[in-house]
Amino acid sequence: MKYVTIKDIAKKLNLSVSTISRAFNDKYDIKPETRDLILQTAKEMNYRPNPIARKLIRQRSYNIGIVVPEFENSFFPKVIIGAQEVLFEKGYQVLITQSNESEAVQRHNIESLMDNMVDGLLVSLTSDSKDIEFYERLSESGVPIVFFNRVVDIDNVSKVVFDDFKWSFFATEHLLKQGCRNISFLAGQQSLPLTRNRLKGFKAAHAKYQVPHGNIEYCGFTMEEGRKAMEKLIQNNQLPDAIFAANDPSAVGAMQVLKEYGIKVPEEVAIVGFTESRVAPHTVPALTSVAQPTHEMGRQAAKLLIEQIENKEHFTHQTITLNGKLNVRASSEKYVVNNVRNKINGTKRVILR
Amino acid sequence: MKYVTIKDIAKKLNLSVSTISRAFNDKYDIKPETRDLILQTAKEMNYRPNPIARKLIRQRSYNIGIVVPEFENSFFPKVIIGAQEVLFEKGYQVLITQSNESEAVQRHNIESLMDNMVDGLLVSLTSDSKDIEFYERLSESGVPIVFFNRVVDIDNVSKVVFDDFKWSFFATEHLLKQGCRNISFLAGQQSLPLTRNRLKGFKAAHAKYQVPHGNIEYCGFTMEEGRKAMEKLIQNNQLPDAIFAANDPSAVGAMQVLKEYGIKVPEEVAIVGFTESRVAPHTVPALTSVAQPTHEMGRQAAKLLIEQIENKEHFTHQTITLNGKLNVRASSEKYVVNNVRNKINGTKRVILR
DNA sequence: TTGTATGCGTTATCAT
DNA sequence: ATGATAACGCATACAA
Repeated sequence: MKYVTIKDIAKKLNLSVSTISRAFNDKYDIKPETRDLILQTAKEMNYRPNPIARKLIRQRSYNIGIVVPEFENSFFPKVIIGAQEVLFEKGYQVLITQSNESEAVQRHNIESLMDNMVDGLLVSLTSDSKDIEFYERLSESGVPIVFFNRVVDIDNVSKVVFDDFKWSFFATEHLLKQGCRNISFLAGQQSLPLTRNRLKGFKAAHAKYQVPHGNIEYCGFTMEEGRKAMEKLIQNNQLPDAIFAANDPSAVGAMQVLKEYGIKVPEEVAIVGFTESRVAPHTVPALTSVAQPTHEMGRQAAKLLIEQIENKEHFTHQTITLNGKLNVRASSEKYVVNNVRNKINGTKRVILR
Repeated sequence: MKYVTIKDIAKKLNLSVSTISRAFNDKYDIKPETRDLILQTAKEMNYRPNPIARKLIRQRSYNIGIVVPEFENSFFPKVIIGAQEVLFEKGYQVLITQSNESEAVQRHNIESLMDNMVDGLLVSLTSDSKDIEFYERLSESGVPIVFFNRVVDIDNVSKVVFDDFKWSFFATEHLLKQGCRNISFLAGQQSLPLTRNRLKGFKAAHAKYQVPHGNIEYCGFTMEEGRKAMEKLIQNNQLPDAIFAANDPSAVGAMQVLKEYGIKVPEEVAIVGFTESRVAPHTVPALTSVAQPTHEMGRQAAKLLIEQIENKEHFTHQTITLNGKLNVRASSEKYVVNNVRNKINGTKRVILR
């Protein structure tokens, strides 16, 4: 892989390197004919500007780093696709890293991306993220950065989040309207703002209906952890009449355990998930879940980041809150009113606000 | 973001830049005490070597580029996790790009990664990849590159693939043993070697049992395309007694259409998928599918690539073929022999070879 | 309009 | 054992 450089072009055309350089950076005076000649022969020689050298001198890369906590669920890949759409359009190249839910790896990824002089960062935190100061310093150091979904709990940074409070409220309300009076909440990691917001919504709905809420279990986001939490509730003789889970995998895990114990879903225990995943329409019974605009989250985060990069001077941090919907399916229909299933995916009705 | 450079350290310690540089690259003579002093103060000043400058002069980055065709299914994310494990361990940073099933984007990604001087490439092709010459030139130009899963159909490159022929054969045999005599094959993109190998296995099994095979539909890898293919078969009055699909999403799509037409699965039409996905145990009926060692595929590809990078001189290309298994579930049990479901995920039995 | 010279941060080849 | 200096490929202030 021998690189063709501007020197080679200069030699061939008997011009100086600066002239060549100018041809590729329109802003300087250069005779149109020579520029065209240069561009032409550059193409013939199969020249491609070396981005490494460019980065070094411009201290800027036209690269955007994306940092996500995991890849197992389809959520983050979808967000990335959305982000990539708008970034590509603006000429940015996207570098993706995933942290395997480890804050150490996450830090490594962020530093590596910084070292590679990315122009900006799109990050969603691992569930074990504790070192708030690190993210605070990072943001204050001037790197354009937008947190999305799993955001850091400080004020003056840009964020794109889902309206977790609102939809947690509506999902809980839905269960209460079904007549559930002892709803357990399988929360995610306690450290995440997202978890706290969902908990608030859960409690607010109970407050509105003046019903005391059931157990709160801080399990994680995996099917396995959902299973464990459900096992624990059953073992401790604390079987609720409904489960509201922090995401679909943990909901599915809980559902499995209930089935194994011969407990009927939704008749004995109703279940609602969160962050609708592809499995939701296909579980038995089909899983009611809060659907999030994943794709749109990526797009919004990318737009916000670009604005921040290209408007660095007078840019003020902002938080964009996205809306969602509740797809009601069999897993939460305690008293079946409408037994006609939607043909596509078993969705009985959709709640929008 | 002011970078601390070796110059700053040199100034502070009244040493020359070369001495500082030496401290970070053990191979040169340097007095242990000064080295320790330098390392110490470097840490205090929060110095981090600038990888961009390093790349420029060394023409090497310790970065590995990964190019995958899509992110929608959990397959590639899993492979990436596996690859990342071994690459991290060896000190490589991983840069991931996804091509959205577009060869143009894929090419863009590859060139961008090359421009960023990645030391090697791990690539799996988009389903519309046609420009074989491009990949041939790429490989011949000396870039260490390992293709995985969706590989290019040329010889002297390194590949890590799944034994598609073998497992397509066994999956088909399973259906034949169930008594199916008119099996339709929903193949993937015709251009992929993987598709051709699965087709060969499909045909070989039929040959062994001296049964003529049913329709072959080259649909793609999405649920939507699976639906379309199934619709077409039904409309054309070509309803088979079994569907063997190129992957799970297309199998699920076909299953949905069958249900919508009131056709019973597996009684009237049995279904088997491929590349087991998370939904397989949760569909109704649970989907029989060929499981692949995704994680291991990533690990093997990464190992092969590192070997190729670090042993560039006498390295010979090789193809690693990985084994899998068939998880038999309700969707293909035409004559129910064993009605006791495995508690975990509805898997009735596992076929290994 | 074009050429010369300098620097981005680092490594490497000379000297000393 | 350490220092001076020339690269790596490119961009730009300044000179011509």
